[in-house]
Amino acid sequence: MDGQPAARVTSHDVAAEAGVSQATVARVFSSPEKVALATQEQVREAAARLGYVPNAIARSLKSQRTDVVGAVVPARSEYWQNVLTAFSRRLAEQGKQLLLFSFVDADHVESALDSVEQYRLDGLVLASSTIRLEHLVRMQRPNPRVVAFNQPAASGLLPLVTVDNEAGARDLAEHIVARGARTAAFVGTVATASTDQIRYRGAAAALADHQIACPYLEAGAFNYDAGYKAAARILDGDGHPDAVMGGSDELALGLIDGLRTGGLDVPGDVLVTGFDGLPQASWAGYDLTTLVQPIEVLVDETLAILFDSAAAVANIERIVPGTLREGKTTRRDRG
Amino acid sequence: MDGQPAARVTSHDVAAEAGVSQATVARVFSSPEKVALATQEQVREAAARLGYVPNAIARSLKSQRTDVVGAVVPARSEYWQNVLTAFSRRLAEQGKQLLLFSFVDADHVESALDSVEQYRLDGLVLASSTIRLEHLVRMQRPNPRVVAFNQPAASGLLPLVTVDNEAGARDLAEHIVARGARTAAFVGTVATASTDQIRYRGAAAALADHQIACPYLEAGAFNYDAGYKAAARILDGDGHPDAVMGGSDELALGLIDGLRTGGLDVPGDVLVTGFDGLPQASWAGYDLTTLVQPIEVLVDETLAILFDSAAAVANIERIVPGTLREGKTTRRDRG
DNA sequence: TGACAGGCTGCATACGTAGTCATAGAGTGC
DNA sequence: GCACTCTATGACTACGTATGCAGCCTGTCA
Repeated sequence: MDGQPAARVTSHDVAAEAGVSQATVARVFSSPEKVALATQEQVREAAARLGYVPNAIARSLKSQRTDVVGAVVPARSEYWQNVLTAFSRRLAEQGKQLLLFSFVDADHVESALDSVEQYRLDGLVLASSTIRLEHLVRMQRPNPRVVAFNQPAASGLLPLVTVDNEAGARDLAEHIVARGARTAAFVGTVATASTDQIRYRGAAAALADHQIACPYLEAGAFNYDAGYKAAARILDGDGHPDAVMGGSDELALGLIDGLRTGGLDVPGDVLVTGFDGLPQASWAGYDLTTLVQPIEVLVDETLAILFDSAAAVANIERIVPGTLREGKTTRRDRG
Repeated sequence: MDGQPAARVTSHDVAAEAGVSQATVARVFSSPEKVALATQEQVREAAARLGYVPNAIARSLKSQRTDVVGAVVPARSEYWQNVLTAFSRRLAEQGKQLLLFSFVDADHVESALDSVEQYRLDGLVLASSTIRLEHLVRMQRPNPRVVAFNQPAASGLLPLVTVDNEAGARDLAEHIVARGARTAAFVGTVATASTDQIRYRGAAAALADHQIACPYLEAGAFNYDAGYKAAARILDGDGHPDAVMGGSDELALGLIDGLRTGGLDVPGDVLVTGFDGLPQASWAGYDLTTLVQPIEVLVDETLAILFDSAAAVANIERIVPGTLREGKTTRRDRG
């Protein structure tokens, strides 16, 4: 009736209340099929009366599993926030929890990895294209499993799940060529990011097939502002390319606004593409042509690698194709 | 040299290796001032040799604290994702972790609360304006502490940290009046959300001071799409208001695009305001006038209530003022 | 040299649960 | 009616750490 008891109620207390042993109480909550129905009811009633809640800490210590998955993700990124949400939802459906390690710079990764080990997590999702190789190597271990998410650099070092960055970039490049681009530029986020390198490689290769050169311009960060500023550099040069490919959606949105602020019309003067398929890319003010990552699929694949003991973990690589979404940033209505 | 040992290394193993007792090893890692320097070094070397990592699960079981804080937040919301990032960062600085409970609908909240109890978290941040009162009541307990974040409905039930929604809305309303609005409308997110109600109340009151009526229109959701669709309803009526106040930034951005798609100029024909101060609101394509929430301050206040034992928890309410940020959605350059 | 203080360390135990093993009882077949 | 199987339950212990208590050793002072 009134508030919580001062001390935490344990399975022993419930056992005493129900007139059974602690072991039986434990079984009711972890493997009820082993307990007679009548006894179960008795125990559950006693538990309800005392307000008993099983202690996950003690369970974890005994069972050697925490039902918690860690995720190491960069702090300020639209894309990762979407990924995180997807992970959290799926895990909740399986009765598992998500422990978040958000980091600002690479140094934080180090301490996050320490915590991961201390907390004996059931698995870890390593999500960031800028984690250094030495960190990746350190994470090589069979237990708990570590999966690299959208981080091609981990190839061969860790099990890896990623969208097909190269094919996606190629598709986007072919698309702008089909839309009439004869000159182009690729504005990357951070040159050391492995996703960036692969996307550029795919785009440049496809454009080369059409004898179109594709200079690389580094924005220096992953966010909108970096794109906005990079646009100014494009406008500085004499003449501008027919098309600008952004290394990510967030960057591309900044590019669009930067180019428009500079007096260019998108898509009238310049075509723009992104990469990721963020919700914002679909906003009417932008309607960006982009490569949509199948986040749900990527997340499911990742969790499958983490938990399906069947999966031979060795050097799994799941490369999932994305989908080109055509928006009006590459639609020239002049024909 | 080679991989990890098959079995987990424990403090007992380290003790054997270093030729001391397990107790001494434990002390080296939890209260080193009680151990002679020479012994410490010896133990640390042994630990390093074996690759020992303290087990946080066992420590939590013994010490009755987990150093983990839970956060219950809605899954798909730009605003909450920003808040989450801020929490994660601050906690990491204090050596604590964030356990994420992302929920889609109110039913998920129920199960999240169960998990919170099981995991014996050190604290819980309850962040969502749509958590039902019955859930809030259930969370009333001194230990672990639960703090309601930006959820005015919790007033009197739980310690509460929130931006001053009413004053903020009033400021925005005064602002649009100063910019010449003579008619207005408030487009709310979800009518049952307590933040929504208070923001509307503040706006309506301020407008009433100027003999301006302020009809309430419910968008039905918190996101961009809801705002985009609500714009159509505004356009349907004969004539449109001078100004539209959005219940949140995300909604307001949808409103802007919806209004523009409908042929209106923002701010030429309609002024638009938001609420929250999202990064996207500052994007050049929108440059939305909004009320910026001091997220860092709110987060710090929340953690202070959670952890400063000094704080008398009873019915704390921290109502922090926001800052009006004037963008070009309320700037009429025609004077 | 003896008494005593103080700093280190080891012993033993508790945290709350899960799972192993043993046992009691009920049911089955001959 | 006996041997057997099978189910339900209890006693006990381990998971890995933190900590109170006691004991040891060294150093100091009279």
